[in-house]
Amino acid sequence: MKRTVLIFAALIAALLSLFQLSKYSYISGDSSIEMIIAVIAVVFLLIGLYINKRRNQGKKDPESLGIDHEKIKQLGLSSREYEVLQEISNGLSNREIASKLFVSESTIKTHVSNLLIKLDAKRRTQAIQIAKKYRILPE
Amino acid sequence: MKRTVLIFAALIAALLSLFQLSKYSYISGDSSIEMIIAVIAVVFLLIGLYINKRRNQGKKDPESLGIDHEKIKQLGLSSREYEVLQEISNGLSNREIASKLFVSESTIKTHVSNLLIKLDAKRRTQAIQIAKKYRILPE
DNA sequence: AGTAGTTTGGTACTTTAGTATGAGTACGCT
DNA sequence: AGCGTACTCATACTAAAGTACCAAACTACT
Repeated sequence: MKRTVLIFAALIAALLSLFQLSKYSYISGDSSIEMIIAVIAVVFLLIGLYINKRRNQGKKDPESLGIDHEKIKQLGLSSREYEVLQEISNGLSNREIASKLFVSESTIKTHVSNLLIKLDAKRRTQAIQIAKKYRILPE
Repeated sequence: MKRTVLIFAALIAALLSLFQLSKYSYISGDSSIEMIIAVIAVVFLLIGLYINKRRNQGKKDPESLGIDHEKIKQLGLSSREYEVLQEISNGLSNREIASKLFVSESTIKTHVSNLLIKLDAKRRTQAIQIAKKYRILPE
């Protein structure tokens, strides 16, 4: 909501400065009012576009990146298990995960087994599907 | 692109009518120019907001629902292979896919092998990841 | 009718995944 | 100091996945 306040403040400031500009131009005479109006129109059009762009950027991210950390705790997944889960969904084998995390393949197998129990999955592919259903993995 | 043309036409029309309005107000005298400018600002701000809203409505749907059937053809995936791919991403085992499609497990293995070659994947988990990258599977 | 691709299925094999069990280390908490 | 939890790793095993090769039947195309 801070952003909205700032935007409104900027809008009011812009309006006031444009009033000043219009007065100055009015004193110095003649029919350049069209130009001023055109400039104002363009400026506020751009402001409108900018505001909406900002708003939509804010909308999209929470939907796509929203990972339910609560659910992770609820399922009792440890941080290491969660790391392994992420690598599984990246399509890595146990051996590849082991070398990436600098541990033995046995360790990864242990993590995977515990992972499958906690997610109530029979296979790693099913674990991926369930994890995405729970929104604990990005889609 | 038709939409863009229409919007620009509407914009120009609005500008011209506002010019007329400003001239009329100029003749009838005094310092109500501020009001006109304010109206113009608000109107164009709203126009900017409207344009961007329109644009973003068109953007969201094709991204989430779009499955690239062209890419499937391009990769040379047969319809049966694609069915198997879908079941893999649902977390099913070869045996489960076999009974779901009423064929033998050997057949599924053959399909999976061909699938992996065509997707350039080493494992079924990697195949899922690649398929989603290519947008041939829903996320 | 012949050619090409798809679907189906088999055998035999290698590799990877997953289970079960035990056990040592480390860290924080009370 | 003792307790629980997480992390590590090993062995031994079973199950599933994946490879290689072959082959029959069934489209569809021209």
